[in-house]
Amino acid sequence: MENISDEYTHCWETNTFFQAEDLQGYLDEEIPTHDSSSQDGTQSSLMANRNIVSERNRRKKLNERLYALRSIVPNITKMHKESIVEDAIDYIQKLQEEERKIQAEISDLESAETSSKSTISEFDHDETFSSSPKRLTNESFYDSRGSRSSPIEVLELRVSSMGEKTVVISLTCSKRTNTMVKLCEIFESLNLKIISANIAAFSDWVLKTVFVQVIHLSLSLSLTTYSHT
Amino acid sequence: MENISDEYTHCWETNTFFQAEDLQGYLDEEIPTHDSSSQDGTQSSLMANRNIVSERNRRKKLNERLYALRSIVPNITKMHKESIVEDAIDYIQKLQEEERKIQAEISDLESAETSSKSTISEFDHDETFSSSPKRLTNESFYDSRGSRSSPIEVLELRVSSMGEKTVVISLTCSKRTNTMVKLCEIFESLNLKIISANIAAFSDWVLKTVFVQVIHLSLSLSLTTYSHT
DNA sequence: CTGAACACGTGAGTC
DNA sequence: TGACTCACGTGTTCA
Repeated sequence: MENISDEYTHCWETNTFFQAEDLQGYLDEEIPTHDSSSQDGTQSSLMANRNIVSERNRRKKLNERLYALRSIVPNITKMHKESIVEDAIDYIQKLQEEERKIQAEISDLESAETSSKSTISEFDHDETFSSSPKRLTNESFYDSRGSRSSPIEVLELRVSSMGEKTVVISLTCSKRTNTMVKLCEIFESLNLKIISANIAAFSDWVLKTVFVQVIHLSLSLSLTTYSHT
Repeated sequence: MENISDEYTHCWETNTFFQAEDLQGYLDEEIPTHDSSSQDGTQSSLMANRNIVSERNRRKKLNERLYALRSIVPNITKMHKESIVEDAIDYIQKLQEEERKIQAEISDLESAETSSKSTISEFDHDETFSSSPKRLTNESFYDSRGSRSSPIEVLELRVSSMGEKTVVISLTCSKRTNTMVKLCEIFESLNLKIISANIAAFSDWVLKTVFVQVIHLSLSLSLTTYSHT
């Protein structure tokens, strides 16, 4: 009997928890079971022992979990159980907030604003496409960093291939604040191999011409997104 | 005395916790303090009472925290304390993994081929300046939106006036991800009247030439920030 | 009736 | 000293 065999060895490694309770745990390892000389029989004390060891394991498990929780939460100040859970809560809320922000950013990029002006969504295609031009995936035409500026109003988009491995993209849009920045962001995000890019501004218009070198499949995919050439 | 005033009313709302312990809590609210007829004096029992109520509050607080933790973790299956912490751990790890993935994605987009080159801080000046060229205010050459991409490495900056109201800015820098974006941001932030801008990329370099129309004083100020022309 | 899960009171240790 | 936190053993309820 009484081989309770509680090792009591985890103890939060950074002490502050390692207190006399462990010592006590070692001492009365042989459970206060009114051992021997108990007239009420062995069964009740045996039950009590089982309950004790079970309860020990329960606590141990919970502490281990708490310890594991503590270990994955950065910047934990206090070692108190309550503070551990508290910090975990704060941390989770921080992560959730962060994720929520990202989600909002994404949905913001997708939905954008249905403002009075014609946005790129009103831009269907133009006749210069060789065949069945696709509608632009307008997510690409919004600020990828979540700035609040108005979307780009595209007047004309021309995609034509020049030789085997070169594509010329010609884009005309209205000149607004950060228009150039956003244009550059778009092309940058496409991971194209840009040979040369030219931006010209006159009166209210911005014209951008880009020579792109076709390298691998992803480019073709990106381009077909725009024109199904 | 015995106004312990433990409300015992939270009880995890979804029961499974609301058990006889609460009843017990209500019943012996008046603490088993050998009340009255205690010859060992009121002080020790008073201390014990304080300890008891303090411990009650401690447990209550911890349970509240645990409950709060449970409430912000989605998809909690079990109500057991251990499972609560366990699910919280899994959830945190999921969020961390998600964030890690996003971070990797971002840094993947930004770094691309970020060969360890020298940065703008190593750029002192160059001889093409007409007189006493100032060091670039390199704050302008970092991403104004706080992204973690590497700064722009400027190789050559040439500012020369063309006629009375026109200035030509020629800038050569190493080609990295978002270099064009950042260049555009810089020029955009300067509120210049840009007549024409040209960006060309070849091998590892990016060359940008901008024709700027001089309108008012602010432009001169902006330009003198860069070259003291 | 056995095991699991809980709150409780208690003694002990720390700051 | 007092105000903490902690682990422990116990009694209870529920599936």
